[in-house]
Amino acid sequence: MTAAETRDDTVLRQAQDTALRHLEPSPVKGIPDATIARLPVYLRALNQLAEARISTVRSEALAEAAGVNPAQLRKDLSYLGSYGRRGVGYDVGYLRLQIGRQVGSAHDWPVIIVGLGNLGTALANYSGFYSRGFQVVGLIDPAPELVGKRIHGLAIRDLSELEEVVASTGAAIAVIATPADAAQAVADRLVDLGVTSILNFAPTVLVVPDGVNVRKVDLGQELQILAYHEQRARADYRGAGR
Amino acid sequence: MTAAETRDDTVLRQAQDTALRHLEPSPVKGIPDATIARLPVYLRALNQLAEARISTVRSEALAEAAGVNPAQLRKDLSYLGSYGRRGVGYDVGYLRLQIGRQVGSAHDWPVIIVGLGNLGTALANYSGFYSRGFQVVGLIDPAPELVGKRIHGLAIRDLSELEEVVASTGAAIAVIATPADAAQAVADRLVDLGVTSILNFAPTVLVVPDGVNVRKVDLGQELQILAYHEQRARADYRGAGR
DNA sequence: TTATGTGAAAGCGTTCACAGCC
DNA sequence: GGCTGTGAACGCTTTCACATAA
Repeated sequence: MTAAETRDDTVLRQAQDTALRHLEPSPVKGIPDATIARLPVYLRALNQLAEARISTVRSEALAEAAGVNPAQLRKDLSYLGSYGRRGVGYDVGYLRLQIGRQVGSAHDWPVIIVGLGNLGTALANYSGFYSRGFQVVGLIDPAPELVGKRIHGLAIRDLSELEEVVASTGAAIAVIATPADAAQAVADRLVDLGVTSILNFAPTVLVVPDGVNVRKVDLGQELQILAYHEQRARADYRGAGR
Repeated sequence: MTAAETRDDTVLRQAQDTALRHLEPSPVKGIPDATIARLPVYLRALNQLAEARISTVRSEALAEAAGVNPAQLRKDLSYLGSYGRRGVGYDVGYLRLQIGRQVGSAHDWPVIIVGLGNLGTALANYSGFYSRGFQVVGLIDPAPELVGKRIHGLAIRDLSELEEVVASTGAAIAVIATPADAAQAVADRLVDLGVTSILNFAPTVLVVPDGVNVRKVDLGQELQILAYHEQRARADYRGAGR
C-alpha cells in the first residue's frame, strides 16, 4: 500500500522537480560521480605516502599508486580546486586535508543497516565505511535470534523499532541488505520515515518517489562481466589457433 | 618477488597484445559490459513472468520490471540477436533460453574465494553467484581457527593448499576478500597458478600482468556517491531558501 | 625546464525517434 | 496499427595535448 502511494506521487514530483531544477543554484560546483567515487582511493594513496614521510608528490606517481591515468587524476583534483603547484606537484598533507574535507570525513554521516544476514553483518563490520566518514548507528532485523546480538557494541533491534531508530539517530542514509522479497517493503517504510538515500544490496528494483536517491550494488554483476571476458578470451584464443 | 617478476613482464606482454589485438577475430560480436551486467536482471524478470504463466512480453513491460528504459532493453537484446517479433513482443520462454545461454548458466564457472572474514563468508553464502552460473568450488584462508570450517558443505582450506585447490578445481576465476595488505601477494600467487580473472574486494590496487583481468568492487564507493548527493541536495535546499 | 590545470577530442553508454516488419 | 530493431543524437567519462605558471 505504501508502495502504491509513493508510486503515484512519482509522476507529480517529477514534474515539480524538472521545473525546479533550472532554478536551483549550485552552491558547490558539480563534481562528477565518477570523480567522487575515486576520491577515497586517492586519499588512501596519500595516507600511505604520508606514512612514508613523503611530503610532495607528482600526478604521475600518485596516479600510479591509485591505479588511474595521470590526466584523470589531475582533472579529478581540478574539480576540487587548484591545490597543486606547477613544476612541483602536490603537497601530500594539504591535498589530504582538502580531499578529506570533500569526502566528508568531517561529516560522520549516520547510517543504518536493515537486514543482518551474512552480507549485512559483513557490512556492519566493514571498516571501509568508517574510514569514509560514515558511522553505522543502527542495525535492524526482524529475526528473533538476531535481535539483541551486538556488533561492535551496537545491538540489533527488531524491525518494529525501525521508526524509533531512524528518529533517534537522525539517519538520512540506509543500507538495505535484506532478502529480495522484503526489500521493497523496507524501502517504503524508510522513505515514510524521511530517509532520502538508500543503498540497495537486495537483487530487486526498488520503486521510490522522486527525491529519494537509490543506488544498487549487485555483487554478482562484476563477476558476470569477468566471466564474459574470460569466455571471450578463450573463444578468441581457439579462434586464432585455427 | 613474484610480484616483481610479473610486473616486469607487463611491458613486454602489452606490446605483444597490442600487436595481436588487430588480428584477433571476433567470433562473438562484442557486447558492452554495461549490457552484460544487466542481462541477469532481465533473466530474473523473465523468470517471474514465466512463473506467472505469461508467455509474451513487450519491451515496455519487461523494461519496467527490470527498472530500465525500454529503448535500453531493446538495444541490449539486439546485441544478442533478433529474438523479438515486431508488433508482438518477445516470447518469454525463448528469450529466457537465449539470455540464459549468453549469461552462461550452462557454463557453471568454478570460482574460488580467498579470505573468509565477514565479507568472504557472505560471498560464499551469496545465492546470487549460483543463480548466475557460478559455483564456489574452493575456500581459502590462512587463519587456523577457520581452516576446516564448512560453508554449504565446502571446507575452508589453508592458504598453503592454494595451489592444489586451484589445480584440482580448474578455477580460472578467483575472488579476493582478504585484508588490503594480503591482497597483492594472493593475487600474485593466483596469477602464477593460471588464474586469469580476479574479482577484488580488498581496498588495494592490484598489479597484475597483462592478460589477467581484474575488477574491483568497493562497497563504500556507492555510499560515498549517495552521501555526496545528499549533501548537495541539502546545500541546494538551503541555498534556494535564502 | 618541469609539472599542473584545462580546453578539445575521443570513447562509451543511454536515450530518442523512426524505419521496418509483423 | 503495434512494437521491435537500430542509426543518430545526446551526455557523461576518459584521454590527449598544450598553454600556463612556478
